[in-house]
Amino acid sequence: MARRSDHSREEIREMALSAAEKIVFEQGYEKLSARKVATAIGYTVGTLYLVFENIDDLILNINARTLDRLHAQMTESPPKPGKAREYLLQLGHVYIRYANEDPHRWAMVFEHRFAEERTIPAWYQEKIARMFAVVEEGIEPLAMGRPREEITQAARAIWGGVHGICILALTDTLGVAGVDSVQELTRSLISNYLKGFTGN
Amino acid sequence: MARRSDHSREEIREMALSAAEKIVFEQGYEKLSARKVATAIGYTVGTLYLVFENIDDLILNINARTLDRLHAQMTESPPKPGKAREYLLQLGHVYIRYANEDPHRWAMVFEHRFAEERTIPAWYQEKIARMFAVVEEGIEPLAMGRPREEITQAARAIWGGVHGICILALTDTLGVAGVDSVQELTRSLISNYLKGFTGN
DNA sequence: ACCTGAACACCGTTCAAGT
DNA sequence: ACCTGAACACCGTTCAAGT
Repeated sequence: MARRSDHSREEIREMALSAAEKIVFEQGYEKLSARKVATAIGYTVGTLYLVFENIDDLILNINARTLDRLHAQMTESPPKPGKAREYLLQLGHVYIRYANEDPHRWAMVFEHRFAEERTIPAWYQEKIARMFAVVEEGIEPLAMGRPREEITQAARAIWGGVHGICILALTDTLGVAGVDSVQELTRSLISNYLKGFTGN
Repeated sequence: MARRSDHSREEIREMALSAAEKIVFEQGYEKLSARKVATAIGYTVGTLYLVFENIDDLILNINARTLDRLHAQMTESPPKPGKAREYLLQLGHVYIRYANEDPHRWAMVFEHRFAEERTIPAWYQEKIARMFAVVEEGIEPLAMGRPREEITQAARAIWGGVHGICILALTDTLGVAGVDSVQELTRSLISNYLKGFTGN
């Protein structure tokens, strides 16, 4: 059993987050529990409540890291002038790939319902907004002078669409064989939408 | 306490399902529990396991009813010749409206993860397939002679897309104000996709 | 000061025992 | 035959008590 001052509060937080991430990554988020995390880091449950408000708080912090990882992958290769269409297809591809490689943590971001009392902190919402921003910037070159709100709407429609395909695929609702056909579906969604949006 | 032969097995099943549906409808599915359902119908938990295999089995049966209700609403007004585009927009509208009026039961269908051991029965998968079929039939008139698989893919892309917008909206991820803007987003997704798909 | 460990109010699931 | 009720192995959360 770890004893006092073995680790700082920050260290315990970090250890708990990593242990929790590992459990979710490997076993899915319904397998996550405060007791399991505590055991994994050699402390008792009580200690967890010293560094996290509650389980939702722990989950929120795991989700934040997942969003960071996803965002990093989406911004890995920057848009090239004159290749806006390819860039958006690439974004969709990266999104699907991430969901496929890390399905449990990805699912936790979008499926965990936080207790209704809980207000999602601004810094967290910012992480979501940042992802829309990436898509929005990707669309901009194709929107030539159209009002901001039309661009925003297009970004939302596209991201929502890709997200939905992703979910239906991961829950086997689409009756789709493998990742490849999901990638194809996403291509179909994005390129047809863009054809409609840009009008050709 | 209800005693033997007060109700047939079928009656208990029906009572349990209704009580469970009520709990989910009103309080959300994280509030559902075997003990609550049992208490609501005047039996003990043990009895529930006489008529359902386990909680997943109960949930699957609630979900089946939700899918029936959704399907009924989607097929309420049949497609009119020459109005294929309007029909598809209408389908999207009905889908969003349903999710908005019955968010908890709708969410349970798409968010509950059944235990991995559990194989989803064919009659249930059929209920999902039936919904794709509706969308597919809606697209057909616009696809004039294109191969079946392209129509199937378009149906999946559209349904996935509408579904994704719906989820992001209900989880407040889209930062969308109300139902109206969700309906607008859906319109945007469907009509732009169709413009691209039909090529004009 | 830091952490434990036991308590409380819940879960899903099983099954011997009662009527 | 039908249903109960208690048990088992879990939860999240709190907090007096120990070191």
